[in-house]
Amino acid sequence: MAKDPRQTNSKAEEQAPESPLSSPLDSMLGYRLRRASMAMMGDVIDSLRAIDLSVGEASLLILVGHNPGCRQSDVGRALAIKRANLTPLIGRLKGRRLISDAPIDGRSLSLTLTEEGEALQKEAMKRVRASNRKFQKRLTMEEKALLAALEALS
Amino acid sequence: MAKDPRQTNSKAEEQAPESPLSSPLDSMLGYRLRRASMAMMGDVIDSLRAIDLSVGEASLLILVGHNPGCRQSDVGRALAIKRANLTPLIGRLKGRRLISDAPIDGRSLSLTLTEEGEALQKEAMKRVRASNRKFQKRLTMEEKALLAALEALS
DNA sequence: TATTGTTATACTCTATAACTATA
DNA sequence: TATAGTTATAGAGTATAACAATA
Repeated sequence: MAKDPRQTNSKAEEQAPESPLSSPLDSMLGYRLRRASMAMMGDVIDSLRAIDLSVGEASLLILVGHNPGCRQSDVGRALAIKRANLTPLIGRLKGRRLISDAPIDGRSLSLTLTEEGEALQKEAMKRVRASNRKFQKRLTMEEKALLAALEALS
Repeated sequence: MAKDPRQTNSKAEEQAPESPLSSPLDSMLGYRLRRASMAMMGDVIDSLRAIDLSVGEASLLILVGHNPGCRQSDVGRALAIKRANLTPLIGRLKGRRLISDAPIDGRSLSLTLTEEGEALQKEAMKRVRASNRKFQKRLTMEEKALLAALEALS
């Protein structure tokens, strides 16, 4: 999960270190998907740590940044985060003055980024894009084809 | 995460319910990968619940089933599970008489499935394959091309 | 001195249930 | 009666540190 097998091998074609174990999982779609996802998640987590944001916090910041005044409940649905878990997540961002809320009616809240939140959102987006680019460069196939395939799965 | 949009729409082509929020994340590789992975994981978790196995337990069972007598430490590395977390995982499977261990030398253990473990491993493999097939049918692109792309990412 | 396995522990994510208030 | 937000709590999964025993 953290190794990078891109070193030059002195004894030409030593066939890679490789696991001593054979695994039928390695050729299965769901397993490969999970490993690829974990690899990319690990990288983006690292790159967001420098600005003290979790992936959930960054996602929320980005979504609200692109939809000022949106409903909290819609954010939860869009990110597949349960409302019980959304409250403390938003609470932390409000505590850092990155986000502000206002009542829409007696029960719904609208969310908007503060100026500081907007600045951090842009920085987060920049880092997420940079991380994505790093991995996209490894692809030989067209990115669009891959994205379409992934959308069909979720 | 749990919805299944496979219902027939009465008013033809109502363009889908869709989120009221626009999200730049939706077209990003890492995000699509995570959503696709979560969708497949959710399905396989459901299908393994009936035989009382978590994904981690099933993975371990399958790996040991295909590599009888393998080292515990190698299993951990192959599945990217830390040794501190492997101990209780194996402990549960030993408690259910699905797996047995034997010392290789004074510090390493070899793992092997019991007869009962072998039977459950086959059932688990069957369920994992069935879940995978379900999703593979949604693909228009060649599965091999997708698997190759995913391997390049992890 | 590095590796193996274990224990204890903590942190993050996610899940459920109960509650209030509102549409 | 269904929805929105909150609180409290529990459960996975994963992470680190320390330890004993062994190679």
